[in-house]
Amino acid sequence: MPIMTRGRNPRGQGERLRAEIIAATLRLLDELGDDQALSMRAVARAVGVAATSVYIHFPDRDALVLAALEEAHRGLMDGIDSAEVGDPVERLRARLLYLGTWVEAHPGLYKVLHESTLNQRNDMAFKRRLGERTTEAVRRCMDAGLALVDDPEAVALDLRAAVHGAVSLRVNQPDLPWPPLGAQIDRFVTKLLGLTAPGSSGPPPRT
Amino acid sequence: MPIMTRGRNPRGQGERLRAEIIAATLRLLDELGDDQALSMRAVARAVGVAATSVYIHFPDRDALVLAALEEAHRGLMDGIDSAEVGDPVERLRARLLYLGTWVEAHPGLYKVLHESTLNQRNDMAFKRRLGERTTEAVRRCMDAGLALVDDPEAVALDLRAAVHGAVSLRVNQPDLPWPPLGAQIDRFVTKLLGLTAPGSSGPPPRT
DNA sequence: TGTACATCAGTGAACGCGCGTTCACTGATGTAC
DNA sequence: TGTACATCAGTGAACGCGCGTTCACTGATGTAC
Repeated sequence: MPIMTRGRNPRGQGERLRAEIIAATLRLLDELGDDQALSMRAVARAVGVAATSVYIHFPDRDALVLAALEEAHRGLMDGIDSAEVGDPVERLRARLLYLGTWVEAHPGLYKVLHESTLNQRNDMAFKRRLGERTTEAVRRCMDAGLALVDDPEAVALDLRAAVHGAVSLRVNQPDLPWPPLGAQIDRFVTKLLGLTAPGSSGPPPRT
Repeated sequence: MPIMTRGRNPRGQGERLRAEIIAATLRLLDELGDDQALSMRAVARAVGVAATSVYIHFPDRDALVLAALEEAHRGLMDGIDSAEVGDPVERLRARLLYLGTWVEAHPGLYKVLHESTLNQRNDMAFKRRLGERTTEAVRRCMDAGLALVDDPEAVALDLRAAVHGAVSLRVNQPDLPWPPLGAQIDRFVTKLLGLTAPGSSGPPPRT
């Protein structure tokens, strides 16, 4: 089907192809769940373009994958940030729940982002920001007296690890009968933060 | 160097090659951290044998990888089971700490075991047993009155998820400055189990 | 005791494939004069 | 207004590679008679 849609872009609009390539790369990475399995030729085929055309915009495969992942991560971060509503605890919970929803929608991308061997070869500095935001969110809970006062970095790391683990198990063995992720995240927030006044900021009723 | 050591096995000892192939596969998988990156030819090269000889013992690549992973997992389970000492909480903690130690020693294998796309293609039923053992360990803590009584399956899943997450973060971004895993596991045990009498079964002094 | 034969452990050459990347190129469109 | 030229967006053929797997085979060792 891409065969029909593609024609040469008008002069000055060469960057459009770049965007199409990134979009196709994200689609393929999400299907594959593994950066090593992605081929330049498959991306070109998906876009409906000669394999060589990909090299106009990206010097090699790693550069393409990194650019795509950076874009995906930006989308995820924007979503998480805009999901924050309510008091500090509710906002923290909303962050984590949004992450869970995103991963359910893009399991393969999550794998590539956090579990591919590309992490060993490249440092993906852009991911750092997300962890910092979580730490700030935890700190606000403590400052507001809603959570036990403790080292915010350690607590945030515990939360991140726990949620990452919960999500990773589900993504990697999708056929096992997992209990609902939302309830598990609620338990993590309650227990790992040490919520004070558990009634006031308890989990909202779940559908 | 394998060139020197290899000669044809004596009659009746053909299974020795099988064991060497599994051992080489585990070595390579641990280096690669990705089952898709393992090639039959690389395994044969590592053993010092013709590529075709691998097919005498394993029908195809997936069968080889699965056999190797099953062996690795058995080793891990045996180690975890024999690490249990002390009261129920100490025993549970010992299980989780042993897992952490094992992963530090075999990060690539852990990735292949829990994060490779082979999990989507094959179900690796042998892994189930380890989760059941953890649930039993949690149940014993509750029965002994050392932990808040709750659904042992949910609490065990929370613990498994949290520890898996903590370990996974470290394995996937080994160059980031992570705080000690042992202390984090202690926090998970304390908070997620809801330890009663936190003094009695608290973490032992850490080196 | 000698020998034909079966079995075992393993080999070498070859198949067709998809890959990353390089190279010289094409043809449409805008621009300087 | 016409035209030579530069630029832009993209192409097609080719390179050498490592791969999974199949095939017909070799040569040492044990065994039946």
